[in-house]
Amino acid sequence: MPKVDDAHLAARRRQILDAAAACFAREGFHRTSVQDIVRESGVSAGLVYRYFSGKEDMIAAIVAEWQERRLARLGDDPIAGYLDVLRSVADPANRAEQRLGVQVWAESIRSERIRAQAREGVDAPRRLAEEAGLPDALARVLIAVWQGLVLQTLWDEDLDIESYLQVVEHLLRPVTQTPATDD
Amino acid sequence: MPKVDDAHLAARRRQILDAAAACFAREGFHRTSVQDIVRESGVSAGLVYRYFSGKEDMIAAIVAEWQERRLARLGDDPIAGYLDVLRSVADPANRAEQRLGVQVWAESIRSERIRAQAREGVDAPRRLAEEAGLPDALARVLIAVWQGLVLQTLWDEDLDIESYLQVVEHLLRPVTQTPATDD
Amino acid sequence: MPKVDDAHLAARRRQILDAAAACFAREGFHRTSVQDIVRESGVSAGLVYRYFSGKEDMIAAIVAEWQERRLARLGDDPIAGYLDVLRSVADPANRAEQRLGVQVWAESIRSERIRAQAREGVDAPRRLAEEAGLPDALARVLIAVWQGLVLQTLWDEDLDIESYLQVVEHLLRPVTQTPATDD
Amino acid sequence: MPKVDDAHLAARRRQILDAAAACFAREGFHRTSVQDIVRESGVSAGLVYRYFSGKEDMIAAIVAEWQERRLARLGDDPIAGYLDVLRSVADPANRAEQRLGVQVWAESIRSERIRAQAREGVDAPRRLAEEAGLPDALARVLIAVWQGLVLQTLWDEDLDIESYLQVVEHLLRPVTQTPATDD
DNA sequence: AATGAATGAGTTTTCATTCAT
DNA sequence: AATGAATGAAAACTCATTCAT
Repeated sequence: MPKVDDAHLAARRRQILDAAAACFAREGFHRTSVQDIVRESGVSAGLVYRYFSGKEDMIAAIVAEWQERRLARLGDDPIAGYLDVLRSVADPANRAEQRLGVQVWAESIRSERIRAQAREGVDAPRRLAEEAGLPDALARVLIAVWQGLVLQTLWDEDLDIESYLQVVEHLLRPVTQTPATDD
Repeated sequence: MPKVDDAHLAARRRQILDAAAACFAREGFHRTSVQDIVRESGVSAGLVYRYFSGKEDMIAAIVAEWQERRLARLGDDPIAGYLDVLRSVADPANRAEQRLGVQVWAESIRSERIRAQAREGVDAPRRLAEEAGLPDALARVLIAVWQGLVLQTLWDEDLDIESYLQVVEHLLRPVTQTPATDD
Repeated sequence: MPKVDDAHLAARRRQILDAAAACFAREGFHRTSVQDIVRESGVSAGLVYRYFSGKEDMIAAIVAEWQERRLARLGDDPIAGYLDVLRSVADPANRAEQRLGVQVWAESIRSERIRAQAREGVDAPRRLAEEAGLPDALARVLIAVWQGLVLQTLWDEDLDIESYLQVVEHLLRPVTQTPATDD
Repeated sequence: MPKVDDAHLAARRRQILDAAAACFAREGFHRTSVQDIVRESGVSAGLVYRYFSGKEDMIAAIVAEWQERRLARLGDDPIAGYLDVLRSVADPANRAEQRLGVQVWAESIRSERIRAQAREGVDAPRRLAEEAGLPDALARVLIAVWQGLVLQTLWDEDLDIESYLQVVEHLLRPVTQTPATDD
């Protein structure tokens, strides 16, 4: 095949990346072999290495996309966007994405590169919060509330997201509304 | 074949488990080879397999101990102890423990057995909270606040734990309901 | 499919062979991948296979050209030209040529075809020597003196070629038999 | 198997090294796969890597032994030892060793480590010659005469080693004997 | 009880070659 | 004529596990 257009190249890359993401979400980064990705994607082993320099490179690409998706979901209204993000965590359609997230966290422990990416996933919202005038520590707590929800959702399919959201909203009321509100 | 007393057996087991925990915290379960554990522990490969049926078995033992430690720390008074638990997360001396925790979370995705253990780490506190009359969703949020702190501490050594605790306390004030307490 | 004149075909072939020779001299036949040659030559992988049936074929072509060059250099007067040939070995400009030669020697061990070519590089001078009335074994020794010089020059850039030549001349004096010449 | 004695370890190493040397002499370093060595030696792939860090390491070990053998053969009397070395080159029993030598020369072109080893194979005799009062360039020429003989022997099984030796002795006569000897 | 040599299937990665365009 | 995307077999190397001693 001769030089193909960029759309084709992008589609190929997608094909591989989607297969990799599916495998990674299922089995984790290190239990997934390149052969698994080859099988899942339907392309040859050689081609995988034309698009990615190795498994590490694929992991990094997956992580980058995962972060982008999250930040995009946050949108411009930090508070409203935040509750949307929380709700999306509980959506069974996004289960694979959450599973991927946990793998990213584990990988961030041993890979400097991925730690930087994971950290940026916290720092970017923190900067948004700062612009919105929220205390940094509050931003951290809110992010933690999201991170813990990801874990708990994966462990308990019946987690009651609405109650969870209500508690969060309740706790946030003194913060989001005028501070004078007495209880 | 000399017969050895139980204390010796227990000590050997400890020696291996401690080495394994150190390796796992450093590199994760799957990037740690049995040889790594052999090196770190100083015992032979053969002996490792007299104490554990395989790597999976060692992971399970490590996870079980980690879980026990967590639940023990929770102690008798969950409300009073909670902020202390959070503070202990930020203690650099406990860093390996937190790193191990993240690995456990990742492993819970693919192992039913470990998922059950990880889940119990959430369910036990929830039961305690229920006994104390706290809403279940609030218990979940508090656990999330702990989980997220673990992650963020590992990513940012300079995380300001005191500010974090203050925000948590502040958010909880309307809930802990000693409304008169002025600071 | 545009038809192209022979000059174009020859130029293309040259382009590929020159790139291959450069790679082979640098890394040896087997450490050079076809992709290396593709990169060095600037043509596509597909085109390489229109000019050569495969890597082995390229090696054979390179060896053939190298052999031709060697025999050509020998020229018409082997005796007079010999010392010049030795001198040219030490010329840094010919370094790639010498490196290629060593690769050819190594390849001659496993390829009957290349062994025949390499052998002819010895036999042709031997025949010339015979015509000139030189003993066959002397011809062999002279060729050895050249072969060893190739190796030693590649290992030691500071090799003193003039001393080397003087020794050779000195040793040959009783043989070249113009005994009266009192230098 | 428990800790075995050093003789066993040394024998194992020999077993692997001999197999490797046989493969290398037959097919060259780069045409020999680790699997080939595994097959030839009869040990498992894993064991090969307990004794050698990789293929490069095995090549280096082979080269070192090859050099040692040659220097040992040279003995203490440079001139007499030298003619012995030449004679041994033509001995069919040593054919594999000569083939190996040519591979070493080729490898010396791309590997700094092996180049250093190959160079030492020239420098050590040169130092011996210096001690014996022989001019350095003469030592070089003599080494070249040996190197070329290795190549020519491999290309021509019928090479007449006695004539070759006679020519060498003849050429050396003015050097080895008292300079006054008139032919 | 303890060792560590040995295994071999599995891993990631490379590479000569083909062929649709 | 020329491209370069695609293949898949084979390469080097690793690793959990076993077992003779």
